[in-house]
Amino acid sequence: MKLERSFYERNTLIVARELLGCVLVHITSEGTTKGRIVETEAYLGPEDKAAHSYGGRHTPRMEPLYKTGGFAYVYQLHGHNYCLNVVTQKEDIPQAVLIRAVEPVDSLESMIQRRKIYISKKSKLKNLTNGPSKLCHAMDIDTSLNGIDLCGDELFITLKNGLDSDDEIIATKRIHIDYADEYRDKPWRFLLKGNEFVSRG
DNA sequence: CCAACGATGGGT
DNA sequence: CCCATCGTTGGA
Repeated sequence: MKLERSFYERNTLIVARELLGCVLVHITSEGTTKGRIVETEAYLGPEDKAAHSYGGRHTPRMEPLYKTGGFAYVYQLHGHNYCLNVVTQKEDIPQAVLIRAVEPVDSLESMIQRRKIYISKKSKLKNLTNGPSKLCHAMDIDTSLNGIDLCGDELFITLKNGLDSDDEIIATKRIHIDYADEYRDKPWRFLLKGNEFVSRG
């Protein structure tokens, strides 16, 4: 069943943790893709120096960050990559959870089709969705979805699947935020231990 | 107006 | 490790 508003309007670290095992679903006219979330990162603005909203920065791009929990914040990076965040907390608290990796659920064919031009012949299946930008490409997520309501019917997250009994969650420092001073080493990255679909990090 | 800069990914 | 790549940002 679909996660509702009240799930997202909570403490960001708890949401980041509980999103593990949940399934991200994107329904488009060209088909549906689903991926089981296996890695997340929490960004706790405005105090968090790694967050886009650090210091209360509030630019047009990050507008959705200031909405209440349950909206999508999708931004473009390095010209040709996109990252999907799930906004948390109540309105005007600019915090979010970055979806860093998913395990392909379906359809594998659509994902491969969208990603294959970037996959070399000998690369493994795990390379399909083991990074924030890779999963966006595989699931056809870009900035046209920025600000979309995850409580709607196009892009949403379900509890189905959830954690397996042998899944173990571990927390580590976040990736590629060495500029964040005292926030650099905060253990706000969560992943399923041993899962082959987590990012290289 | 414009230079600097990535919450990355792919190749060595 | 190296670097391609381009929209956003913030300071002239």
